[in-house]
Amino acid sequence: MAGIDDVARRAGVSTATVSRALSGRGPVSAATRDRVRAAADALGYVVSASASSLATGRTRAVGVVVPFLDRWFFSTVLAGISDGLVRRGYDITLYSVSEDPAERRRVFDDHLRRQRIDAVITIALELDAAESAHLRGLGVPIVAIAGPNPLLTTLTVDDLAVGRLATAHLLDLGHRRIAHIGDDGAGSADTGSSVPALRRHGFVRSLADAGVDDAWVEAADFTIEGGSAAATRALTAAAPPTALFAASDEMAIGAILAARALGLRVPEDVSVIGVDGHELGRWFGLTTVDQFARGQGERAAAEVLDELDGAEPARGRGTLPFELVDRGSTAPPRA
Amino acid sequence: MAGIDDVARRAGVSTATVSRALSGRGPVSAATRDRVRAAADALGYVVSASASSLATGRTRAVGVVVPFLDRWFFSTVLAGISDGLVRRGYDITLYSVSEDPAERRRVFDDHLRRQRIDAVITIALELDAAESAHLRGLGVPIVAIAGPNPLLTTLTVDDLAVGRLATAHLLDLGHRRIAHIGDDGAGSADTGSSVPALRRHGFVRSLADAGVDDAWVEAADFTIEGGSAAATRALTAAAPPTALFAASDEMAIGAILAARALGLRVPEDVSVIGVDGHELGRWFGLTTVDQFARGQGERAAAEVLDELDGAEPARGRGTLPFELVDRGSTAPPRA
DNA sequence: CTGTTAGCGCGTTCAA
DNA sequence: TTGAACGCGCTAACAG
Repeated sequence: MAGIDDVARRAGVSTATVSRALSGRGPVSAATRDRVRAAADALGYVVSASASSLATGRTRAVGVVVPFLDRWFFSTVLAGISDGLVRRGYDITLYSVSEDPAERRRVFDDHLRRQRIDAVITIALELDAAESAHLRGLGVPIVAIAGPNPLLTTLTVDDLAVGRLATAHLLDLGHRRIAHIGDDGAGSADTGSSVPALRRHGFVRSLADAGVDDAWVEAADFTIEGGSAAATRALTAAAPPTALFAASDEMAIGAILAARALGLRVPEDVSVIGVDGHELGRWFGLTTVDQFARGQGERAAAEVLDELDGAEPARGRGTLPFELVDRGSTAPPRA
Repeated sequence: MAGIDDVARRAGVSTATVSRALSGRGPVSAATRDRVRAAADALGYVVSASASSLATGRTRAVGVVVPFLDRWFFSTVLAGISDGLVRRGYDITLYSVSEDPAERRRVFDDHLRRQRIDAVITIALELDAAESAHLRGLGVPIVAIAGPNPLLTTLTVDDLAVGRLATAHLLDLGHRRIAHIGDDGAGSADTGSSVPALRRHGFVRSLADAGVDDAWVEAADFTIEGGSAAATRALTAAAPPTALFAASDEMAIGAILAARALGLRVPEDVSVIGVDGHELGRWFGLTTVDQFARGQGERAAAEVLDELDGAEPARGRGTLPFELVDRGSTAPPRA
């Protein structure tokens, strides 16, 4: 593989000039710049990432940390991030962290600290204090998507408001017996500020505001299967709810499938609303609160690039849009 | 950030010994190794990736090249790769390439050549000769999943056999008017050996073997929407098929939804079979040829790690398992 | 088993 | 505007 001195020799200049010509930093006459570029092209020369990083301290790579790769929301946000970063010549280094504490520690203590990345984006990651500290300790820009974290610059939708919006939609239709499918607050590490918890809080408060005391919550794990099971439990109860608010579209779809399996029609017999804007929702006529996942990724990429360009980190929390999309899975309760 | 000499000073040894102790290469007494490790832990020292790479030529990172991030098959395979690689301490650098030639060239000519990765895994990528050459030119192990490519070591299911298996299943049930939803061979760059083309060939040949001449193909783009549209076209034709073989589960699900929308029951009025093993298939009772996507990723990771450990590249093509999973969306045609 | 030394390939001073 | 020379942080070869 051709090195910088091959290019220098071929162009009849010094390596310093090659470096300046190709990076654009420092003065180079147009003529020599062209000659250098031609030589580089002819030789197929590409700057070595490690040598360049070692010399400059910059890597032209951004680390993206995700808890899941194979769930719709995460892969969609990731696609948005990728779009935004690739255009600017950045590579993405992917860190998938599970719940396993040992593996998590490996990622936060080792992998992320190898000085391989110029910035970090996390997606819906619930970090403990030590992990947040480790991230900050990296000394690079950090953007946390969908993880309201007092210790980090975050970019997040107002999930409390999302919970309120979905609940208000059902209340406005006249529903009073509503079950929420999602996080039930029983999780051990729940700080109350996780995305699932906030959606639930929005639900509970909206009900309270409307004078409904009974806030029914069925725990589920954000999969179709979990949503289906939770909905089945609710709908087969003695006094079943007239509406279901699922904290994700995947669970909402599970709920619709469960309702169908029980011989119930949606929305005639039971209304269902979700959150996400999952592409599949369209096929189920699912009413949802869209949070524009791909846009979140693009936005995070833009924010990170800004900070790498020297912009000040957005103070506190960037706020992300959301919107009710009514596709027909909700209707007034039956008389 | 602590450097290697900080550790050396604290442990009372030379930097070379620190390097040896932490990397495990070269002889170090147990006692000093422990002292060095303790010092490194105390200082929170982690080897700088760029410095280490520059010195060794190894990066401990694997590049993964994908055409899509937000489609089930790709994110699932990616999850499998990640699992396999993270366990062994490798990072993943993600390269998402679109159809756009300029962007593709940037990825193949620049990004991949920055000497940032020790190996490459591609997922269902159709590469032209120049791109294949560029990959080979990297001089690193390459494993191509699901892209039968004569120029590369590939790991792929026998998609011709997959097409045959699905078609045979329908033929065995007694179907004779079968439409294939997928690639119609009209694509410009189709070499005839792409995954979609092979599945279609399997379909066509199976029919021919059974003495059925009319091989009906409806083009679709591997999305639910595309599958739905193609199925609608087929099922509203003058003499509609009694069975549909979709080249992916997403299209098969679209076909089921389209059939329902037309008031047709599956499988009573029309049988549907897909390919993939998409998790959603279960909820639609979709009969499919499962290809164990996550396992493909794990297998590719293992193969790459083997080659990095010095094993010979698997000659020719590694073969991946597939299996018919009957969930009830196929049945004999109506009398 | 351990220390010394010379690069790995590039970016960036500082002089010219 | 250009070139020479040093150093980024670590590893590998060689001595001891």
